[in-house]
Amino acid sequence: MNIKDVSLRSGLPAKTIRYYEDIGLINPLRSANGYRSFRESDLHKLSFLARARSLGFSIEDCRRLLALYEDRSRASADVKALAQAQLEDIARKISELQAMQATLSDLVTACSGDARPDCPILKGLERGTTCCG
Amino acid sequence: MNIKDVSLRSGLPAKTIRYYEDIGLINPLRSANGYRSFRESDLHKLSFLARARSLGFSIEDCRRLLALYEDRSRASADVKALAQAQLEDIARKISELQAMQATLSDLVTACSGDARPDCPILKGLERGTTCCG
DNA sequence: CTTGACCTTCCCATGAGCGGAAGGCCTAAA
DNA sequence: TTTAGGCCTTCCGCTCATGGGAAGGTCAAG
Repeated sequence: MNIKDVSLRSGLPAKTIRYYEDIGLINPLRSANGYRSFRESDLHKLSFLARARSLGFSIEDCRRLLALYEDRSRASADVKALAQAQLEDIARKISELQAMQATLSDLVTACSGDARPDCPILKGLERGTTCCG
Repeated sequence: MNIKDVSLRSGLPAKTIRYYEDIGLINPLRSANGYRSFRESDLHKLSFLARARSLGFSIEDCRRLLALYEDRSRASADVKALAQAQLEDIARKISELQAMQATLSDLVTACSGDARPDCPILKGLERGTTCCG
């Protein structure tokens, strides 16, 4: 398979696939003409990567997950630990965003949103307090 | 005021303050020795920026907000529109994260997390489907 | 033989800064 | 007076995960 094929089948842009090779996540063969020649196993890895990235795992997380994916004797607990850390990360991000949402939503509600210059949003932004403490 | 003072009072690192000058968000005076000399109005703007950034506004959003902040005749509706766009952005990010959370949480629940190699998380990641469609 | 779709590498850009080097300035203490 | 140290300046490179585009090689079809 050439890069366009794996791009279409994995859903990852060709640029991204080349980048993943650069940083050592995959290691496709090369044809005589210098083109990358992807095996089914490369495609599997790329699909795996696309999915893990879409779930918010960082590239370094993905590197670890791939290592576990390839290690047929690893304990499922190892994988679970990574996934749980990722879940905690997601939960933390959600609460941060919810705190922003609450603050900003209060400001928007307080603003009449008409043609007059008086604006509680700017007044609220003027105050030195932050949403996170 | 020198940069350290405004840094302490605004809560922004000195590096960030210099960066904000670079990109034209603030425009402090200079002393004879070349040091930046901040007025109270600069400090106000920096505090405003710190607060807006902590609420997730991008630098370009902040540029627009600052322009509105400085324009004493602007309509509050202009500010409200920006803030509402930001709220929508936050809401979108929250739902994306919640979708990730749901998918990953299912996978984690399905995984025994013991010493055996069988792992539903990796199997779930292997599948080509993504969390967002 | 040419066209057009591929492929390659290389370099530059993003956002929003951080880290550090090299060097100037200022104040206080020895 | 010198020295120490703390502050300030600019400049350069780094981050992360790509994206854009140039310059050039390859391949299949018409």
